[in-house]
Amino acid sequence: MQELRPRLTRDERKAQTRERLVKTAHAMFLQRGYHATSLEEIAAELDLTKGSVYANFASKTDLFLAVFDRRTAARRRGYGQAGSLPLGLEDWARGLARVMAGDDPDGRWAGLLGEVWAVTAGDAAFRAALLDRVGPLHAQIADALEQAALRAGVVFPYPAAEMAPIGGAVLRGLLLQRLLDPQRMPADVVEAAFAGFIRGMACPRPPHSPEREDR
Amino acid sequence: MQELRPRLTRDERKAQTRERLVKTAHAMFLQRGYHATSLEEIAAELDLTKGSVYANFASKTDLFLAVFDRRTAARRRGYGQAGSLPLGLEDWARGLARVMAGDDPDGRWAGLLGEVWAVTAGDAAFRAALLDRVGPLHAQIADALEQAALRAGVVFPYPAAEMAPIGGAVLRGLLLQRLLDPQRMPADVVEAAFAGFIRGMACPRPPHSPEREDR
DNA sequence: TGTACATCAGTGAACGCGCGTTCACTGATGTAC
DNA sequence: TGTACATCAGTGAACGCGCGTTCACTGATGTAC
Repeated sequence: MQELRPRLTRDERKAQTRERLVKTAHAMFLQRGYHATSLEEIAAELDLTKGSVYANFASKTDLFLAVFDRRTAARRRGYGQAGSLPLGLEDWARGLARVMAGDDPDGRWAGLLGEVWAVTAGDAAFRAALLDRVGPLHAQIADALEQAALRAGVVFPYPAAEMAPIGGAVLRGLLLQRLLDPQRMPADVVEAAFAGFIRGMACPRPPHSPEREDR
Repeated sequence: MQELRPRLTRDERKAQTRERLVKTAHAMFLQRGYHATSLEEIAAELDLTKGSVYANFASKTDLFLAVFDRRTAARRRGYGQAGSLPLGLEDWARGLARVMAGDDPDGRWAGLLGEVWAVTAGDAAFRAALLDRVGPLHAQIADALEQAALRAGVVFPYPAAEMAPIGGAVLRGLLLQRLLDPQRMPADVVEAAFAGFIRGMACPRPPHSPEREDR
């Protein structure tokens, strides 16, 4: 029985601890909620003490932001792929919804976001930090939506940059419903509803209008 | 200076206290969230002690259910009116969305629901109680939707009883977005998005299909 | 290569705090006669 | 109408608990020479 772990520098070890804390926190927040999961339980899961959390994060909200970042980084690839496929509007919308529904199979992430948002109301710095992180996601969806609209020859009543948060809100609502009533909101219903929303918002591009409005 | 309050029986007084507790809890939950509002603060707002809460409610979750009931009772009238107006599908959807958006101007109620749902995860009795209360609301929306669809001569891919929770989820997501980003989700956007969803889900009734499916 | 010192990730105990819930009690209200 | 007793809405203090955060400390790792 020798050392099982490879020799790591102190920095590498710290980074590894941080990464494991974020991963564990992600899983436990999803399972039990933000408030119901204590830092001590997260650390104990890794045979650490909660003090180690404070060697890596400034606070519990800071840890959550790291969880959000980790998740966002993983999702962005999927959204990028699903969003940029050269599909018709209907298939594009269904594909995006399928990816998002697959990433939140029981609505726990949507619920967690809602809880964190409610629990940290009044923490202006946190709100700002969260909005900063949501922005790029929306921008990516807006891009993909714009391309899909061009391909399909339709326009939307709002610019893509405004449609993205609206569509995100629709999807989030659908996913949140899974938390309440998992059986009645399977992935294909989420897809159908989101595709319906996109379909309903799309109008045929008027023949006289250019592909892009000159500003 | 005589007695300002009219003479009430003990039962009337208790009912009045209960009513005031529910009303105050409703307001404070909306302003500061469920978890962040303590029973002591609610009672103090009425110059009572938190013990009085326990003379009227079994627990904090029980108080929340009373808040939910109070709100639901008030809303049901509005939904009933908005839902039963003999309008075209588009105007009907916009009307319903307008009423719901007006009832939750900043998304706080949607956020509160999400928070409570997350915080009470694992409390099976509470989940069941909440679902029991949501059911009739959905049934009412389902009714109204069915009538509107008949008037408009369209059908939906899901029966009205399934469409109602889906539509509710879409609306809830839109309202929740107001909590994050109030400026960008004014009532008319909520209306337009919900109407778009309804429009997109509706299909012209096939000529050979009867008004109602025989079962 | 070896030694003396510096760094710092993680420890573990304490701090400070607020909460939901319980319970013996009180005094105004209600009831029985 | 008056009296003696019962009820119970609301009191106020205590209970039990868990949490996020802080901090002096440790010992393995890293660095300078």
